[in-house]
Amino acid sequence: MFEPLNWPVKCFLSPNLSTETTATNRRRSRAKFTEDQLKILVNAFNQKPYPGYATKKRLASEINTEESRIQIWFQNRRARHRFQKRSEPEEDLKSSQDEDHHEEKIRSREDRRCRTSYTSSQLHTLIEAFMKNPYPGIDSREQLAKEIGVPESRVQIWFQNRRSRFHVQRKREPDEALEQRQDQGQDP
DNA sequence: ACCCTAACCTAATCAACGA
DNA sequence: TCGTTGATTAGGTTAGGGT
Repeated sequence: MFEPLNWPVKCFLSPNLSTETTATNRRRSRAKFTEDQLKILVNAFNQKPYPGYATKKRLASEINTEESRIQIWFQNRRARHRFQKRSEPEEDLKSSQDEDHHEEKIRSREDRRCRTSYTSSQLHTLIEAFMKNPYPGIDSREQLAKEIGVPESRVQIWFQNRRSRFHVQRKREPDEALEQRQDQGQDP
């Protein structure tokens, strides 16, 4: 529904995107959790649907996967859960249930992953990659991550934030200065 | 063909950090 | 203290793998 391809400037005017780009835009391969892994995840979810970073790390090592997979799994699981609730909201449970969720949410707020700070050279690399392709696939992200020495999941988040803020910025500025060459002091 | 769900997306918001 | 920006969320879409 959303249009990943109406970016400004020359992002896609770049000539050599064709069959090869599809390869680099590939998604990461789907994880297939075993029953045992799933049992652990579901159990953890029932206890705390909003786990903190420490919990996610612990689960990750417990079922031998990456923390980012745990994060995605919980996101998807919560979404499914909410959807089901909307289907049949009529049950005996009442208002107190909502407050419980709020509390849980607040509690998990306590430990989040500590903010990673990028050096200017790391940012330079990221920005340059962004201008070439704002939607890098798993291969590009991993290569980039290796290059600047940061986990791939952080690269993915960086691109998400960057794209999102690009959209906001464009909304604020109607259509004037569509050639604006993107702040960020870049040197020749 | 269809279903389930991991992967991925945007938009809004929380919050750490530096000027 | 305030703007910038990384991290997390809700909620929706895309696509891989099984039936």
